[in-house]
Amino acid sequence: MQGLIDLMAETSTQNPERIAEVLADHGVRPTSQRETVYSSLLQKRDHPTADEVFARVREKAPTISLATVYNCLDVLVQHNLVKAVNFERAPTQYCANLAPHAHFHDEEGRTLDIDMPAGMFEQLRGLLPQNFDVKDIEVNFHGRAPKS
Amino acid sequence: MQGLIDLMAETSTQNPERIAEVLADHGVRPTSQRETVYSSLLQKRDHPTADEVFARVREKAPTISLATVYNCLDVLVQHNLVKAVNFERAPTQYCANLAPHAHFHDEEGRTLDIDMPAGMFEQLRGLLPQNFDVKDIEVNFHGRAPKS
DNA sequence: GTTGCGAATTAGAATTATTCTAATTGGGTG
DNA sequence: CACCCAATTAGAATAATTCTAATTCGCAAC
Repeated sequence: MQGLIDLMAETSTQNPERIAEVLADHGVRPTSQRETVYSSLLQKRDHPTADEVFARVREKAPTISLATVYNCLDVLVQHNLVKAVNFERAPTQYCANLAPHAHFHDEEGRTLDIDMPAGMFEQLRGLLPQNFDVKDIEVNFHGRAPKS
Repeated sequence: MQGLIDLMAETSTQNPERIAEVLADHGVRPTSQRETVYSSLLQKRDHPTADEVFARVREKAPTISLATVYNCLDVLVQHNLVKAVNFERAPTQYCANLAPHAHFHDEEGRTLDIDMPAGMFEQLRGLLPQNFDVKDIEVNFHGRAPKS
């Protein structure tokens, strides 16, 4: 069921009226700013920073403030609709890809999603004693990706 | 050979006169500040932040500046004597453990080293196409560790 | 329909880790 | 001993993020 909802979330890019629904289903009160921010993340899947999201949503919502963008992103992350990705000391990037995956950070600044087979996370989990409560596993590659 | 040097680096906590040697072997000009900073990291393996290192080394070197601590840490990281560990937006932590390993970030702020079998990094590497040039793989667990 | 309420939004100030700048010091070499 | 370059220093600057306090919004009760 949750899987279905997530799938909807990821495929509802072209269904603006569904976005409010998805937010509500995840316990997020759907305000117009939250819808705009979430919709922007769904439409361009390139791991934007808060500033970049701010620039993008301004076109649709010219009065939105940067603080609100931060607030909306935090709420979305808190409710597992969006993932926050941190790399070194660079600004946090945001990602609407809900499937478990790793990130590759190119030396030129690009960030790519890397699919992870489900078993890999379990193997990693297996490195820890059973009495550890693991909430999240993060895998980051760093290097140089082929030019195209 | 490199492995032997690393082992020396890790076991020379009690051999202050060896620290300069280890730095030099890694291409780092051994200044007294660098020796103090590196020695501090070797002695207390608890992933301190730059500020914490600053506080610790002040006892031995009361005139050292925070900028120098940052400089020394950067040099040590650049020359692979120390690893910089970033987690979420928290201040960078530093780690003199040279063996490949992952990190567990406790919700109370503790950071633990987690041993990784060599094969695990290779498996992770295998998720990427061959034409990716991988410089580093970072694995971070987040959750709650047993109280003691 | 108006009023009231709590949550959300806003603008701008504040915070904080880190980096930068410019001046000083220091250690090794000629 | 003098020189030179790298390292160090103090403090200012930067930049991402968070905080604050005031305003606005949307809905529910009346």
